[in-house]
This record gives sequence, C-alpha cells and structure tokens, in this order.
Amino acid sequence: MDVSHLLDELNEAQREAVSAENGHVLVLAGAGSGKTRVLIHRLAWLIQVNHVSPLGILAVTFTNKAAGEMRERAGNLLQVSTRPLWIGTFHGIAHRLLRMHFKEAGLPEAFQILDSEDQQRLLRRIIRDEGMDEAHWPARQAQWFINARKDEGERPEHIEHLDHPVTSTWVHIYKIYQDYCNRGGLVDFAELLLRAHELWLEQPAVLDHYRKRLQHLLIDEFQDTNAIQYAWIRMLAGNTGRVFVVGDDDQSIYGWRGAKVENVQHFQRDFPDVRTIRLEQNYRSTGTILDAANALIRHNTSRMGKNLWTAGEKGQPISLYAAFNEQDEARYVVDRIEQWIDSGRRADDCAILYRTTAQSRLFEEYLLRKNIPYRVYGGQRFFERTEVKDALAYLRLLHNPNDDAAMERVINKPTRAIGQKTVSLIRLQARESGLTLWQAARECIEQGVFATRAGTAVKAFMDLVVGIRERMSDWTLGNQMQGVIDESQLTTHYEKEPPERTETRLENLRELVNAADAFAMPAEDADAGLTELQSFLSHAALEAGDTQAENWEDCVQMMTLHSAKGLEFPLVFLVGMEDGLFPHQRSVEEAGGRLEEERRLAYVGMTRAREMLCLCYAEVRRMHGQENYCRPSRFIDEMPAELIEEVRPSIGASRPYRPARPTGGLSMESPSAPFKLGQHVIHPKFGEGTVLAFEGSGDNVRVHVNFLDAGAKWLVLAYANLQAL
DNA sequence: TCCATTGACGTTTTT
DNA sequence: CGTCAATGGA
Repeated sequence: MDVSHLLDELNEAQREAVSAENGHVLVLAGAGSGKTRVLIHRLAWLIQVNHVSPLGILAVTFTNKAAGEMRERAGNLLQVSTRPLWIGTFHGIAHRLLRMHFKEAGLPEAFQILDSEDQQRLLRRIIRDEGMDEAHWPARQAQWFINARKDEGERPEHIEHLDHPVTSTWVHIYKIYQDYCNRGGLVDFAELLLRAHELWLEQPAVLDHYRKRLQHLLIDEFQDTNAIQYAWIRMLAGNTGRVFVVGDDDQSIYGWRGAKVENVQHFQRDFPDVRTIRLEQNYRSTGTILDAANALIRHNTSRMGKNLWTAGEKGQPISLYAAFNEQDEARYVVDRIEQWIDSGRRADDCAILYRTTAQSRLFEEYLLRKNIPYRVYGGQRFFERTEVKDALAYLRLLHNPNDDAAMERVINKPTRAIGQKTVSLIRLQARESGLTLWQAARECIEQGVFATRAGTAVKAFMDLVVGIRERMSDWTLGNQMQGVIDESQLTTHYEKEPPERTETRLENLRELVNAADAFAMPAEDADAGLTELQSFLSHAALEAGDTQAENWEDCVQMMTLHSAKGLEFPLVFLVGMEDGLFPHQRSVEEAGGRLEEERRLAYVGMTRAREMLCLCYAEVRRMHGQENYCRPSRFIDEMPAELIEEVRPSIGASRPYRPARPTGGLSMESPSAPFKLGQHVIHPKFGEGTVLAFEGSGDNVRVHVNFLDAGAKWLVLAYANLQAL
C-alpha cells in the first residue's frame, strides 16, 4: 500500500514523530506547529503501516470538539470507518467503561452523571441539612475541595490531617456527599475518572482485558492532564502499551483546576525509553509575533525548552496602544476593526482576547454602536439552561427515581403545593433512614407523616412520574421528551415570567424536543449496551452543547484567553494588558508558579495571531466601581522593544491626552505632561484635588481634576494655576 | 407565592 | 459598577 501521503506533507520533525518505531513518544508541539496533524497522521500510520487493528488504539482528548475533529479528520485520511476506533475525551471514555462494567465498578445500571451545577446544589443542600453556616462553608468551596481531592485520586479516608478543623469539616462533607451520590447512583465529573481508575485498580481481570486490547494510546494536550488521568494512562499502558503523547508545557494554562505540567517531565521519568521530539516550526504567525512570544516565554523557568521559528515573513510590528481608559481602549479596538473591514477583510478574522469575562461588555457596546456583528464565546450552553435542565430532570427521574438531584429540582416545579415544609419532611426522613428522597417520600406517605393536603400532593407527583414512565416506556425519545413536558405542566411555570423570557424558554424546550427527536445514539454507546434514553442523558451531561444555535455569519470573535487556546486569527487584539488585570492580581500574590501560568496565558494569546497582533492597556480602569491607575503589564516589558510600535492618538483629535508612562525599553517621546494622572494638586480657589485626565495639546491642554470640596472640574491648564502637592 | 429590594462579591472553565 | 442570589414584605 502506498503510504507516502502520510509523510509527504510533513516536515522532518513531524515525520519522525509520525513514523517513530517502538517505545513511547513525547511530542513537544509548539503553538501552530501542526500538532493535530501529527496526531492524526500517527493514527493513520499505525493502522496502514504498522497494521495495528483500529480496535487496538485509544485516542484521548480533552474536549468533545477535539475528539470530533480527530475522528473526522482520521476518517478522511484513512477512507475507512472510524467506528471501531476509541476516540474520545477522558470523561467520555471513563463513562463508557463504567457503563460496560457498572457491576464491577459498584454502580447501579441506571447511574446518572451529575454536572457541576447539580453537584453544587446537592452540596448546598447537604451543608444546610448539616446545620452549618453557609456563609462560612460555601458550597462552591466544598465543591472545589471535593473535586480537587478526586482529581488527586483521594477518597475521604485517604485524606490526612483530620486534626485540621477546616480540612476535617470538608472531609466530613465529602463523605456525606459521596454517600448521597452512591445511594442515588449519581456520578460527578471527577468521579467518572476516579471510578474508572479504581475499576482497574480493583478488577485486575478488567484491566488485563483492556491492556491486551489497547496497545496504542494517543494522548492530546498532555500538559492538561491531572494526577488521576496520568495515573490512569500509566495503569492502562502497563509494561506493554505504547504511549504517544502530544503537548506543550508552554501552553499549560489549567493548573488552577488540577492540571499538572509536571506530567510532561514525569513522562520521561516514569516511562522507559521515551523519545522526545520537538515541533518548533510554526506555520501560523509572522516572524515578529513569534520572536516576541519566544522572548516572553523565555522568562519562565523550568521549561522543557523550545523556540518557535517560521520560514515565512517578518510581518508588521506588534502595535501597542496605551488607552486613556477602558472606554478609549474599546473605542480604539473597534475603530481598528472597522478599518480592517473597510479595507475588505472579514470581521471573523478579528479576535478580541481578554483575561476576564467581564471585559467583554464594553467591546460589545462599541461594536453594537458601530453595527459590527460579533460573537462572544463562552457563557451558558444549551443543556445547561434552566428550562432544559428542568425538562431533563423529569426524564432522569423516569429513568432513575433515586436521582435526588433531579427530584429536588422538579418536585415543586411547576408549583404543586409541595412547599419547603413538605420537602424538609421528606429530607429528614431520607436522612434518618438512609434513603433517597423518592424512597423517603414513599415511606412518608405510608406512615402518614404528611398533613392530608401535602400527602395528596406528593402522592400525585409520584403518580405522575410513575404514570408517565409506564405509559411512555415504548415511545420514541422525542415523543417521551414532549410527553414529559406536556404532562408535567412545566411550561406553566415559565409563563409567569416576563413574556420575552417565557418565549425563549419555550423555544428552548421545543429545541430540546427536536434534539431528542434527531438524536441518533452513537455507535459506541450502542456497543456499550446503553439504552437510547441513557445515551441521550449522558450526552446532555457530557456534551453540554454549543453556546448558541449556529449563527456563524461573519462576526468579530470575542473570548477569554483561556477559550482561545487552539484557535487562530489573522488579527488579534490582546486587551487589558495591565498589571493587576493581566497578570491577574490574584496570580501575582499567590505563590506556586501562578505568575508563570499567567505568562503562558499571554504566550497562548500572542501565538493565536497570524498576521497582526495588537496589545492594548488602559491607564485608568474602572473596576468594582473604582478608578484604578494602572501600570502596563510586565509582560509588555518582557518583549523586545524593537518589535513593538507604539500607536499614538492622532494629534488634535478630541481624544483624551496621555501623559508619558514608562514602558520599559520603548521609545516613548510623548510630550511631557506637567502632572501625572492621580497626582494630588492644589488650586487657589477649589483647593485640593486629584488629577483625573488630560485633553488636548500645546496651549490647549485641559486638565480634569477631582477636588475634595468642589467636585470634578475641567480646567484649562494654562490658566488654572495648579500646583503639585 | 411572588416580586422587589438589598447585600455580597468580583479570574480563568471543561467535563 | 454590575451581577446574582437571598431575603422579606404584600
């Protein structure tokens, strides 16, 4: 068979990776170096050249999107069905294993996945029931604690320092929470991974089966693996499996949620004879952008080391705009985008990248004002919307009445006279007898615990659920979905909301029915023996869907730096480049390499740009209702000054005038200002005040001063007779 | 049960 | 400043 097409279009390092024989491979793939391509060609190589059965390959990614892309591209390249290949996310694969081996894993067949919102609600419930002060013991923190522990592979009994009161309290909550989950057959995201790991640990026969079968492991985004994922890979590989990992330690930006960059280094230590290959040729950005990015990332210690280069052009210098404030920053960026579009380029070639989600607002305002279409990434996704989750909760309850999270959610939605008091009674009963809410409710009815009216209401609710289940068991998924919505009267609950809101909710419910109708169970779920309903519910939990329905017209792209990873755009704006915002204050203060992670984030952001990179910072930024005077980000100083070109506001424009500000190494020949922003001054008539702003130039410079007594005033500098204090 | 007001909080997010 | 959640009165 002619396999030249697998290597022909690759550079030398890429070929070496794709065709590596024997042993383990670590590919250090710089940004834009063709990482995905290498992974896919490797997959094809194993099958076509090494004649590995597709059944013997496991390819793992972090997101569903990446998994889907890999399957599709592999299919195109191989021209055969990719169905037997195991390609998926860590969570997806763990889920599949648990479905196939639910007994060995100690789970009920009808186990359900708990998403993070469900998890948090359940924890809030538990903390309340324990009679603890929610202000002191926030559910969010409990969630963080539990997930972090699970990510480290720890069960409550493994956690030491029980003498530490805070830790021991969280361990206590962890225990109770886990009991709830076990009783109701609920599995949170971290639990999927932990259980899958424990399955192998405790069931050598199962592990052995997969070790024999899955001889080739391909792992994408290896720098994002956490402790349990790493342990899982090691265990599956055993002494015979061959592991091919691709990653970039310089792009590790998820340390805060448990990812361990160290895994990249540990891989060389823990696996014998690792061949390390660096992909350093970049096919994305201009030389200038790469030089600046390289210079920046060189400030990090403990790197594996890499230097990106390109055979392409130097390109334009990076531009740096020192905005007067965040308004000016947004105005400037939107103006430049407008120019770009006017020059015949596309809006969706432009991306605005920021550190925190809150920063998007102003840009949206200005884009709206100019009528430029935009799209904000992130935000709530389809299967996370309230109404969708409500409807799904009913479906979950049909499938597994012991699902406490679902029960809590819909027992009184729409209101059916089951108030807080009644629900408390059920909870109490559940707690005392170690039952699920559903079981406890039944017991309460039998024992006549409720007042007559409440008892009737609870009974009616349970009859409703049972009734639906019995009547609809052989309906199609779409009809079941519609039936559940109709019979639960869920829509009456939303009709009390403002009409606009109601309409969206109903629309989303219709879309949910459509989704159920159109749902085709993935082959691998069928293989794992799932029912269609099980498959659909897992799909909803594991793949929360897109933020919005496809609205892919030519839009300016806006997103946080984190969500930009893996993407590329001709024109990139990196905004809010101020110390305190980026790098974020919290990261600067905290020890433990947080600053280095911020720097990697900047590196990720810069390397998104293909042609043109534009950095912006504001000298004054309003945050939390306060004006802050900002220093430009230290990251700007870490780039070579000769690659950066200061953009100055055009002279005479009615734009606030900027005083000089040291920007390490940059030639900043701005006209010297008599006062600095934030300087305390005194005026013969108005008294003491603070300089807020300047405007105009030469003799026309006006100054904005906030006086302690007289308030804020604009004064012509030449006449104002201000004195510095 | 519902709306309105008040208060606390403020980094990043996928599964 | 702006958001979201919780509380409390009608």
